Amino acid sequence: MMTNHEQERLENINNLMISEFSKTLEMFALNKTEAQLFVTLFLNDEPMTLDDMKEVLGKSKTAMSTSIRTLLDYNLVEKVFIKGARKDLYQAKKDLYEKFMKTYVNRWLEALDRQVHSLESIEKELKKLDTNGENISHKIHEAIKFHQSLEEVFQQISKYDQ
Amino acid sequence: MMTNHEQERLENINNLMISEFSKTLEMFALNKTEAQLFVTLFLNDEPMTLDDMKEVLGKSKTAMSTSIRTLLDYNLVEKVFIKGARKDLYQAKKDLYEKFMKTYVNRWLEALDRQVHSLESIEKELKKLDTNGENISHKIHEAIKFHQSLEEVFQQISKYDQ
DNA sequence: TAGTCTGTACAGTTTAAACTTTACAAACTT
DNA sequence: AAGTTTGTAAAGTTTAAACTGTACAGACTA
Repeated sequence: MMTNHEQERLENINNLMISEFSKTLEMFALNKTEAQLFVTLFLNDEPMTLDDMKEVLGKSKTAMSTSIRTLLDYNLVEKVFIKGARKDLYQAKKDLYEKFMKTYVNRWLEALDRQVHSLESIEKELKKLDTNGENISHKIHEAIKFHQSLEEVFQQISKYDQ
Repeated sequence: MMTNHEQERLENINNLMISEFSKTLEMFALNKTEAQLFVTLFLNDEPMTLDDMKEVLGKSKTAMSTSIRTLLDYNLVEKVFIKGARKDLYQAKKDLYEKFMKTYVNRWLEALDRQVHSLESIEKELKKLDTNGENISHKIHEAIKFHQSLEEVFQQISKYDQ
């Protein structure tokens, strides 16, 4: 059995973990609550309900609901089905690192792809002008090359990673 | 000579570039103004003063001043010295891609390093408790491993990149 | 030395993001 | 069918970030 004191210190460590680990996740385009929520689920062995989470983080149920859906969307968290359970249950996906990198890299690659298309259509727009747009044209090219280099690195990561 | 109409369309393209390209830079922990400012300098062949930038972006001089200092800090922009010039002049650094990656990767690596230290000190704290903290200890280990894997990938990038 | 100009510190304001409360639809229970 | 319970939508509030205007120190000018 644990003393109250020990219990308290253990809870304290848990909170420390949440605040520290979530800092890293925030660097990956997760917002504060999403990051904290993910760490909470990561630290908890049992799947948790929205009310459990709300309890741990001291925020509203709605906040839990919207954040958990983002995490589901990113494929970092999964819904667990347990027969007879009224409330929805969630847990962090296993293979923390792989899941995380995949999510992150994919989001990047998608975004970069969109941006290259935008830049190319700006380039096209520019060519319609008979004005001598040499200079800006060259800049657009450089920007496109920049994006393509980034895409390469991220593709490299996703290769290296599996 | 350019007609007013052409002039206008060219300016329009410039603005499009600023808003599109800056979206990418915002994904790298630059905020909106910093990103727009960098693109503005990137598109401009001549070095620019704070007043020039203020003109292009339609924001206050103070906003320009603080953002440019962040960009200097990140080593994405440099001050240009021209004899006799009263106002400070800035331009985007060349080698867009290299400079950018270096800045970004370094910031990541530093942050990750800090985080690993934090986690290790949490681990130490936990060991002081004679409570059976097996479970949480295992989680902390996993989190540290996660961070180390991230560090590896980023080190990989910085190798691949030069 | 008095006057002008430039960059930035600081206080105050605006804008956007995050969060909460209330309300309700859908699913379930009795 | 009436009554609960759960998750989420929507409106309204709070909090934090971004921005502006004012003021001023330091550098330059005449």
